[in-house]
Amino acid sequence: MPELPEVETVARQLAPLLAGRRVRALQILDQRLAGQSWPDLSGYYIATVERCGKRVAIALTRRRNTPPQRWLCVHLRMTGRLIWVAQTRGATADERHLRARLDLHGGSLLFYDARRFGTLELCDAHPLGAEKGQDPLSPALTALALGELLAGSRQELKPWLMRQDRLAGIGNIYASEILFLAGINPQRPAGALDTAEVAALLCATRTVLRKAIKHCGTTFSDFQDSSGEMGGFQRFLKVYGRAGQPCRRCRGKIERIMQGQRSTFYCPACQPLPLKPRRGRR
DNA sequence: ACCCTCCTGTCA
DNA sequence: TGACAGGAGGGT
Repeated sequence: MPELPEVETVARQLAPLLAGRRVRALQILDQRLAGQSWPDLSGYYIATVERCGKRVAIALTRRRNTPPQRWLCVHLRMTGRLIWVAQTRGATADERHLRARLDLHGGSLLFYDARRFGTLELCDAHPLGAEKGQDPLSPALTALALGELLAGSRQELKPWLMRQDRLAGIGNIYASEILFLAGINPQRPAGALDTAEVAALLCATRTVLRKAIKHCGTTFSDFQDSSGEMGGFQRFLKVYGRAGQPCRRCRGKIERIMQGQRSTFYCPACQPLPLKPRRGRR
């Protein structure tokens, strides 16, 4: 379930629950995660919980009110979930996909992951420094800066938007939604947008992501104590998952195509290809 | 620019 | 049974 808005939601909700608590132990239950050597984290305090691209970064400090020295970084990939359970009630309901657990004083953070694509890593520096792509919500990303990132790329725009080394955080759902709002065809070459289109793309990106964050993302189960709850953005989806259904704007038919082995949803009428190939060089 | 792969689950 | 799933890294 993880794209930027979902991860942001997880981080925001976990932060007040975890901050200030002290680590009892980190238990790695899945061999796939045990690859790296895991030092003993007991005694560390949790300083903050932040989102970094699509990662949740849990900042750890040896002593309260001192800068963090280590960061436990979780990437949820397709099916990862972080679930907070207060106290250590007896047996947890579903142990089936439990891959790791961070036991704290007062509760446990459980990492579930059915497909086991998710990752856990311990960093010795703030993970923001290792993040190659820019945060789409950062004020540093101006239309000019976005234009420079796009310039020269012949990659199709929708797969380009999902490149984490350019913009960090956009995934398959929001890439389609953003392009619909911007009125830009997903198959346009990324480097061929004119300045007005770049501005529209940036505006749509911010609008969609902010609104999704406001509604706690699209579909996912709550991590308070595993009461399954849908992210509120589900009902605002304009194109994703709506192939064959009428466009909410023009009543035309939403199409589904494959780009780089991933589904793309769009409205051919609202997101037309330009008649003439654009001036865009290169 | 394409392909496959990592894994498991769900749905037509 | 096969297609597909919110991700990403590898290879050619």
